[in-house]
Amino acid sequence: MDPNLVRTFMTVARLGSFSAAAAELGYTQSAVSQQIATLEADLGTPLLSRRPVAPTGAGERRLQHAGPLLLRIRAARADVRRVAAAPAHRLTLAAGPLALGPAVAARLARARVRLPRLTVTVRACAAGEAARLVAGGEAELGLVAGIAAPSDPLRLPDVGPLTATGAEEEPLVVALPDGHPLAGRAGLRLADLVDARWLRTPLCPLERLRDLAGDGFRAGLHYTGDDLRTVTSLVAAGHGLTLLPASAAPGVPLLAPRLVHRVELVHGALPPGPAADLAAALAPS
Amino acid sequence: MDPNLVRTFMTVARLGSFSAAAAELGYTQSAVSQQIATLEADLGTPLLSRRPVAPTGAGERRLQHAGPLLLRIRAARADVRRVAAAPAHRLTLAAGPLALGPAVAARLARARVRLPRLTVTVRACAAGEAARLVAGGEAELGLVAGIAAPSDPLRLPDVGPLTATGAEEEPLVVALPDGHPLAGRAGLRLADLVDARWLRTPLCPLERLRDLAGDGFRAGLHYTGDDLRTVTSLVAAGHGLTLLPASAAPGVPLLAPRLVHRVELVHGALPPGPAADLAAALAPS
DNA sequence: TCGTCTTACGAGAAGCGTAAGAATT
DNA sequence: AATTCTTACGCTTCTCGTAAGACGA
Repeated sequence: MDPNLVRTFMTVARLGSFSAAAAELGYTQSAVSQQIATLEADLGTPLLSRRPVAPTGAGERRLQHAGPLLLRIRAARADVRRVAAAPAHRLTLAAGPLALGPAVAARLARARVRLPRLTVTVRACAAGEAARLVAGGEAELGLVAGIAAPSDPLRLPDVGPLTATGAEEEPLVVALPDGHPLAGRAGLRLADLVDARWLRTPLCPLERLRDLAGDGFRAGLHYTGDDLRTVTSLVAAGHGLTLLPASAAPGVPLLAPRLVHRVELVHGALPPGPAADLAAALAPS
Repeated sequence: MDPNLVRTFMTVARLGSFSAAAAELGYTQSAVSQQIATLEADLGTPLLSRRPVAPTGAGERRLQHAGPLLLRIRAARADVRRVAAAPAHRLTLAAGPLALGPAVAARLARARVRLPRLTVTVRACAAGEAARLVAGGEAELGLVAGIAAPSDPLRLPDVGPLTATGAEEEPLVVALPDGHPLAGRAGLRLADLVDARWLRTPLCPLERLRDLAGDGFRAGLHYTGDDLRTVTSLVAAGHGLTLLPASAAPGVPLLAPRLVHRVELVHGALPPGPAADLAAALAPS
């Protein structure tokens, strides 16, 4: 239905209050009440329980759909506007944590020499957000990093027709605490480390490890940020192991190369122009 | 924006005419003209060229988004209604071609004995449509078949939060023409057959083969249907090779088991009831 | 000149805000 | 009694249909 109603519903569910949602969205409480009533009438089932305001079962389910749905709508708008827009001389490159490695950085430098009139802004973003920023039109290009089998594509969130090209692959290393018995070894295998405790961090998601290398990988400390220094300190202090791209952690045992750190460049429709030139330079295919 | 405008745009683009679209949708030409104008004003760019009526570049791009977008909207509606609906005693099982093999059929039979009050309709559908039917609410359960590496999940079209469970895996065989030199062999490898001509049919998509086993696999005759008898006849007459699940083509050389025929059961939210019971019986996890 | 899309204008419907009412704490 | 959601009602805005206009073939 009307995306505005969905947005209102999300806001009410998030704030747990009709009046607060109305204030945030610039409506009156009455309008919000009517909008929710419209949604519920359309679906033929209540989405929110009142007093206290909380989503019902059906409402929970509707909420799960809401985010991806609104994103797709924004993505469609952004994508079309991009096709129609004149070639711009400023562009934003969204980069997730660990996504901008030495190879890409070097290519970016060379490309900027070749394209002197192009102003590039690199925008840091959380893990998994780069693709969403590109889809939503807030960035022209995005760099997404992840762990994958060599030359396998990453699993990107589905946000519409984005093009993804491999931009960089480098070996993974296992960050180990100081004095760990395996620290001296040249090549480690994941199989030797399934029973260890692993840091939970967006930089090296445990679920991804389990997907790629089987169960195990017990969870250690949970760190929700993406600061590399913090991660290496936590590992050194023994809070858990983690995988890092080799260039980010020199002098650490390499992981036997069944898995690599892979970076992909994602973008939507790119009309010929500086943006397309930069994309070609960053991810030579 | 408004899904109705998108639907109108799709219709106009498909029919190449404002008046024809108006007739089909029950609007006047004027209304269609205004709706298209609204869409174009919203995006700030023309979507259709007039005389003749055909999509512009931006319009083409918008069309690519339109189908998935409307599907997701329908999926959200259907999913929520399913959660809220009372447990039903009739349900539809959508089955793509080659999806309902002997193991699933046997489980279905046993389940129907255990659930005598449940009326099941098996609805045949084109390859790749089963997931869409389930997402759109036209079927409660869906069976999707495809070629995959053993115990690897299939790649399903993204249509929202569907649950997929492996239901059956069986060996693949290579269907060869009569008197083919390799027909006597017990086990074949795909690598031996990359240079052969392969039937293009939805039952065994060439792109999927190339994805899984490298380039090659030259295209032979294109058959757009999914009739098994037709396929075997075409193969026998030498129009090209194809892969089939072993149970569908007895007495044919087995493919060395790097790839299997895999069937998955997909469904949306299933409140406790007969539908959930049947799902559990069809895909024991 | 005919067919087709666009624009102008009036009627109806839909949505929002104000304000009063109901329900829960 | 106070807070919060719902409902009633008037007003504005939007959308559709009719009808006239513009543009090509």
